[in-house]
Amino acid sequence: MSKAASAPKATGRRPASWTQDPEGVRRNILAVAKEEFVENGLSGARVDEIAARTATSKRMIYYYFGDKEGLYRAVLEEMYERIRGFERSLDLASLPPVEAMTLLAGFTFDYHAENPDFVRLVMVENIHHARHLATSDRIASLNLSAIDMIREAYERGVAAGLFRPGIEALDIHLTISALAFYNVSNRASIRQVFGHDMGAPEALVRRRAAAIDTVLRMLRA
Amino acid sequence: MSKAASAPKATGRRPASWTQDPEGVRRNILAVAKEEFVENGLSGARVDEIAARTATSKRMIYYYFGDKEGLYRAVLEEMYERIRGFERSLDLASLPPVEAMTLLAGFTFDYHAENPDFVRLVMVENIHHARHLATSDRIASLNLSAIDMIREAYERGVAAGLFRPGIEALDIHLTISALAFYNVSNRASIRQVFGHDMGAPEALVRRRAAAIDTVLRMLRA
DNA sequence: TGTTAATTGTACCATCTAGTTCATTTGGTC
DNA sequence: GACCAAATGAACTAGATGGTACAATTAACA
Repeated sequence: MSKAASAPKATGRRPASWTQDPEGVRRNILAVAKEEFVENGLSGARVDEIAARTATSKRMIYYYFGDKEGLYRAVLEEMYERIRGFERSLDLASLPPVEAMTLLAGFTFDYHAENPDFVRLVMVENIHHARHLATSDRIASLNLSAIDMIREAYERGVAAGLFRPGIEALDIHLTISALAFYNVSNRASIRQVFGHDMGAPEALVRRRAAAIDTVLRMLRA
Repeated sequence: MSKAASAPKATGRRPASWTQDPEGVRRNILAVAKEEFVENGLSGARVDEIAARTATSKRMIYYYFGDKEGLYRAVLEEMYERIRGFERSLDLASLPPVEAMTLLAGFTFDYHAENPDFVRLVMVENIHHARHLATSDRIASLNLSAIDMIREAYERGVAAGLFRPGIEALDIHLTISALAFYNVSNRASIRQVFGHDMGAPEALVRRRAAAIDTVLRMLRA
């Protein structure tokens, strides 16, 4: 555990002389802050704790992000930009309708299962009535396109006689999201109340299949 | 707004001489605390604020509930006991399978929609990894029976050739809950991201029908 | 009516917490 | 190498916050 004797200090802290690295410091703070906000929520997270786990100091948090809410907002914005990337990576338009919906439901389920941090932060933000989403220009300009992608695939399915008509694209999205989200968001309480671990591999596989199946049954003519 | 001049003080506070009312004080504290925890979460709620909105003093909070977490746990326990009552009020066994499932899905949806406080508190508890559910004897002994009720109705449906076999009762419950829960839990973020108000009456009616329909389609042979 | 345990109010405190002040170092530029 | 804006560190502070000490009042009961 002892560092090299030549190191200025045995602490993890930067020595009295340092190298400027604005982007690195920024990213470092964001990464630690994300973990803290995800784990403790906005009110539960402690700026001092975030600072302590950082390679830099509390001073830098305020230098770059203004205040605690600014830091939180930055974390939120980064997360939503990631989602945007995830959406873009899906190419539903080139797939037949049923395959497109299967892919979308499966990917959405997997994304939530693999990114509980995302789910938790969205929960936190909803507890705060999405006040920070509302005041973020970066997020407002994000233009999440999930609904449009869904509508396109759905309408092709209807035209082909595969899907029944009259469903709103938003309803399809809500159903897919609800099944994917709930599975992660309420994992802890379900484990306590029902003694069932939805995070276990078999449970995930089964639930994933059920979610996809449910979505397809909802759509089928 | 001015009270009668004979009143000891114009404040809402109890005068220097009072009447003992342990149960009343307890309930009063619980009611205010519930609102605060629902609105601000466990870390976000302030004991001073709860005390201020109470007809009694902070002293009483600690007298009856020990500490902040004890108060939170009491609120949580009361809420889960209410759910238990709600479940008991349903009599699925006396209904034909399809009607039973329709009733269950509809009632579950309505319960969530009409009790956003419940939804928010469950979110808060999940953010805390359901640590307080885990340590509550009162909740452990509650024995929520939803799953058994569902299994009974489902098996009758299968026997009658109405439902397809091979579905786990828990999966049915999870699907019903997910659709009902998500609609309330993520209302704020969905409004921000999609500009759609899921709390609006028409949206609720449509979503309710969609949820019931989705559940029935999942079950049908 | 005297005794005592259960309740309640007021004032207080130790600690935590978000945010700041002040001083210093770095690195690009002329 | 002198100058200056950007970047960084260490120590500090005002106010908030969970929790307590102390004292008083009430109500049941012998």
